[in-house]
Amino acid sequence: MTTQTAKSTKDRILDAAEALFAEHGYDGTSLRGVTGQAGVNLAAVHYHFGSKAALFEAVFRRRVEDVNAERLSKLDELEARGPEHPPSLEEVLEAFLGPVLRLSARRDDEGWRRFMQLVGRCNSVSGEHMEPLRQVFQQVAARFFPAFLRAVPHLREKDLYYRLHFLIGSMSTLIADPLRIQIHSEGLCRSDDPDEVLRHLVIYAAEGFRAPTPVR
Amino acid sequence: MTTQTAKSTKDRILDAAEALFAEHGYDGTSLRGVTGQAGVNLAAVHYHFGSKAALFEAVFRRRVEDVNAERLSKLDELEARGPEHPPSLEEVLEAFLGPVLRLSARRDDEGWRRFMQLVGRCNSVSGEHMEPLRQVFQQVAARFFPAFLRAVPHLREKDLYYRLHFLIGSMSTLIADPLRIQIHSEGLCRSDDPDEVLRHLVIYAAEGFRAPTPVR
DNA sequence: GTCTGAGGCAAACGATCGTTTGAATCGTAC
DNA sequence: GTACGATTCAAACGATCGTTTGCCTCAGAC
Repeated sequence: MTTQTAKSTKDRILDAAEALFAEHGYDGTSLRGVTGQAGVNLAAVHYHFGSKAALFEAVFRRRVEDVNAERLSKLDELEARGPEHPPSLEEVLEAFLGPVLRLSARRDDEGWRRFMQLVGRCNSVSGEHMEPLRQVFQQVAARFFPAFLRAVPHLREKDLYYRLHFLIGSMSTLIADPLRIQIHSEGLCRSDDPDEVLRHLVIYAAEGFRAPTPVR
Repeated sequence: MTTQTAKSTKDRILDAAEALFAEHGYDGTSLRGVTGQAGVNLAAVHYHFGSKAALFEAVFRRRVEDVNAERLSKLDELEARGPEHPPSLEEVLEAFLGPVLRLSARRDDEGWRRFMQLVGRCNSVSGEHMEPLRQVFQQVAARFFPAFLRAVPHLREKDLYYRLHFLIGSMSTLIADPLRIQIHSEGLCRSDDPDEVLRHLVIYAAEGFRAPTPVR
């Protein structure tokens, strides 16, 4: 029910593939299912993309740059304030998590929610088709690493690696299955309100990051 | 290279299925691959289990009771000390996370590591075959909920639901791909040392749980 | 008009999937 | 030895998979 009903064949395939890959995974999705939902011919996917694997790659290439550019842009803004105004831990967390959580809960664009669901799925699975996606997100995390380190200078690098990994795990499961927290909390937690989820996660992670370094 | 080379056909199928389901997922695993790795005939899986879905269920039924019984047993121990000695937050976290993390890194039993990898994968994916597994782990989390609530009495139920969900996300990604943190940290974090991972996660989560409740 | 190339189409390719069949093989009780 | 239930086996079933083929349509160049 989008305003544009005259999408190109390529985009219709991408939309359908995005939804089905996110819901059923790579192996659980058939090209006949994709082309059936897209309303196009089966051979069109090979004509426009070449193969199923290439289609999968095209699905995530379409959006991955946008979300990570937004995260890095927010980080750049924080660092551009100069060394006399170092960003707070909460600000770095906001830049790291905010774009991801907000895009995964956009009510006006179901495509982004599905894409983020796909990202969360790939982040949790060691599948072979998903390595390039994981690498891109890992590079963003690596860019954030020194900013986090400056915001919590009492941590050793090793401690920060652990805690950043814990944080990524929380973020991944949030976007991989946004409805789950709402179901488990019997509706107390509203997963369709990204700002509330973000507020809770930032407070939780900030105190976690500020925890003392393990002694032993 | 196990000491027992004389395993039954049923167990050989379960071992091979556990490894392949954990690595490639349900749809990415073929029964021919399972029986090939197990060294048994293809029809044996239908003779002993009935179907591929039933085999998948048998794989996780074999171990799921053990790990969750251990977690609940630890919780019972803590609560048996009586209301005058309430368990600390760190103790509840230890009971909740310890058995899972330790089993997922056992050096003497690769089967447990693979099983935990499968659990982590299912915990992150909304696949249809994995609902019973997720429900079992969710019931355990529900049992832990009041213990957590007593350990951090300043939290509203809603806050605890959020933070418990964040914690489960961290735990799931840890066991779904144990090697990832070691790779990303360039070897600084040793994922084959469950006690160290547990120590870091308990400290991180404890401070996160103790964070104040969001104001707005 | 004719030619051209991009794109859409039905149909089929060989491979692999989960599942089923029916006979061969085994140990064991009689 | 014989009968019998339990297990294993090779072979095939129909369905579905990703991929390819060849032909059709059609808008723009000349």
